[in-house]
Amino acid sequence: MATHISPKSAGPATTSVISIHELKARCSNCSMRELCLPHGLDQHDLDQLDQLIASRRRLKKGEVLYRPGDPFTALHALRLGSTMTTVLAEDGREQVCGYHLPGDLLGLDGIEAGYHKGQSVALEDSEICALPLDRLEEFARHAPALQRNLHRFLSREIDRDHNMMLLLGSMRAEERLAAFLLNLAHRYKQRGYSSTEFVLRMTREEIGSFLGLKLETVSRLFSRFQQEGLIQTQGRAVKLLDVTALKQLAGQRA
Amino acid sequence: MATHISPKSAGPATTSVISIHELKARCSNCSMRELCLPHGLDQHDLDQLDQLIASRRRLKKGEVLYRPGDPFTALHALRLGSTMTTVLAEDGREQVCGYHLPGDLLGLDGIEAGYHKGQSVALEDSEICALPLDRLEEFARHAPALQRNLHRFLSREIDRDHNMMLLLGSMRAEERLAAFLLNLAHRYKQRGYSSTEFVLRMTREEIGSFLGLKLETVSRLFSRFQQEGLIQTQGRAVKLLDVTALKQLAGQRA
DNA sequence: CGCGCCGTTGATATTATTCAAGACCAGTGG
DNA sequence: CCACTGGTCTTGAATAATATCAACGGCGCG
Repeated sequence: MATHISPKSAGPATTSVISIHELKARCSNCSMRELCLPHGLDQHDLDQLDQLIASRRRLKKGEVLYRPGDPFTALHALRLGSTMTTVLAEDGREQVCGYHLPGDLLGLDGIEAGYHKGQSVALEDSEICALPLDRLEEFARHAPALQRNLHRFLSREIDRDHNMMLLLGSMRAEERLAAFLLNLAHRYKQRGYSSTEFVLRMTREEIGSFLGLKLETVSRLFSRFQQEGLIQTQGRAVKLLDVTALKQLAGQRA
Repeated sequence: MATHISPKSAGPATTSVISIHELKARCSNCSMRELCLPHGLDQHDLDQLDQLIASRRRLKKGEVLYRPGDPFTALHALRLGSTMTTVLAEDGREQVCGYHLPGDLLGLDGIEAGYHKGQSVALEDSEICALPLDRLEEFARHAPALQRNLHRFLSREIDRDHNMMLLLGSMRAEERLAAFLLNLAHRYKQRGYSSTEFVLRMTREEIGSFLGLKLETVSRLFSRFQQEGLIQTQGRAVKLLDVTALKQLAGQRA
């Protein structure tokens, strides 16, 4: 594999002119940069990082990024849209174990086995950058800051999962839903969107699977929260009305 | 910090004689080597790895390796014994999120924040090697095999956590306990111990917290499994009598 | 316009928790 | 050596939480 950018633009272009498509494609220019690459990378690092992106994919709603058994070769950086990650039990049971927004890194669980055990599906039209692990590691050997960032990413996922275990293992249904909504609020805020108004990209059933509940329970809770004035919903559109009360429910300090 | 082995043995020793204590301390000689360092490290790598171990600690049963808020500086390799890792919610709720055996790496969730969010406690007298992350990363920059292994470790923890989310989110109490017992069986087997007879180091309450159940439920399930001839128990000593049935219960192919 | 998925709501069933009492067991001190 | 004590474990009965079954309404897409 060459370490250069492979020329992908179809139309004619001089070396001094970068097409809009290419411009959009660069990490150094990506709006999610602050999330993807939190700290310590200088311009030179960023330029190099641009070069290791192997492909940029667009996924339509419902398309699968990877499925169980697919060989693992790269991490995937979600640039735009949202995806849902699931694990499957041998008996076919399915558990949603991640709801990803732009800036998230997907597929981290595939490194160990060399193939994917779970599945990742686009919940809306999405854009994803593939970062081949080999190249990423090679680069990390020369850029301590990126090496640390990679480790931070992996560690963050572990931390996130432990919090999900806490949620699934010791919270009641209403507490789970409150925590779920607050988590989304937090992440939308990080990304510069409204933290109190957003549109869920999952069905009630998917939310239920994520939270270890049945879809009817989720639906009932949405209704109850609305009745109690905590939120306002219209289908998948949610508006948080009483964040303090939600935090109290979720066991978080108000 | 020097990169040399700091002389720790108290008694007199010539440079050509290595005390038993020091000998035991080496990764290259550790019985858990195959688990800690699965693949691709040559002798030179191993020698170097020995040198980055900062300390070796013995923990008595009940002693805490790290607590929430402790600064994160190193990963910890469990050499001997067993530990339990927990996360704490803001409101004080506690969730056991790991039950570790020799060869496991602890504290992976601390990299991101730079401090530990959870807590790790020895369940019996244990021995632990501290691997400072800075040094580990520096070493990884020169040893691709170790770099990959480190990533594999982090990825394995993510994979493990996703399986726990599956267990907590979509299995019934009896299925959870069956899966728990089978998981232990598998790991004891990997380590060269009996896969059908072992001693649990956790109380019923701790097992319950791990599995998202109450201690009474766990106790009742042990009784029922015994009555049904699936296992035989005597306090914390467990003998698996019908692994096939347990697998069926846990939703695994027999 | 109609079909299929999605969401809501009610009635009922099931599962696990809670509350309570007592047995067991190991370690300690008289 | 034995009684005492605190923690752990077991078991039963009542209760609460969530799942299941069922019916229907609505929305979006073809």
